[in-house]
Amino acid sequence: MVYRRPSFTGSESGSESESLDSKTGSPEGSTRRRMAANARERKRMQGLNTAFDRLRKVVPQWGQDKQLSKYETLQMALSYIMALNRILIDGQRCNAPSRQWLDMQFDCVQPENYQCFSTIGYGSPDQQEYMHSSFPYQCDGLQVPT
DNA sequence: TAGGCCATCTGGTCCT
DNA sequence: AGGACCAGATGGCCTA
Repeated sequence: MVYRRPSFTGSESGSESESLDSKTGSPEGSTRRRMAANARERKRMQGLNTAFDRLRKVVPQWGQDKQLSKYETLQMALSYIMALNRILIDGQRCNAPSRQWLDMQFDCVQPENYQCFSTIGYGSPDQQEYMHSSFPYQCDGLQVPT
């Protein structure tokens, strides 16, 4: 989604709150630096959004029709990581020798295996319940393994 | 139409 | 000093 705010184009922004340049005293210098800062900020946010897109690609999705919001992407990534971590820990605890067992566990958390939930309403109680039962991550309980 | 989500601008703060 | 990062404000788009 490439949205461009019509009232603020890149070349005209900054002129609204024009102030004098601290060094030269010219409004042009101030405006130029503000515009440069705006451009950098746009670029930075684009980089951030690119990172979000890459994260969405590797995280379980509810369906193809609607992508996760940024907040939901972060929450899902967090829960997904915890689920994978749990699989590894369980595998070690059970001293599982079988490669098959590990493969089976990973199959369960592959994104494509969540497509069956695409019919569930987005953000519905069902979806939320599923979220918590499958990825019962709680922010308060986060412990970073050392 | 209200609410959620988002892009953009902006000023402040921190860092190099 | 200039750039990176952040948070608040603003306003557009979309959906229920």
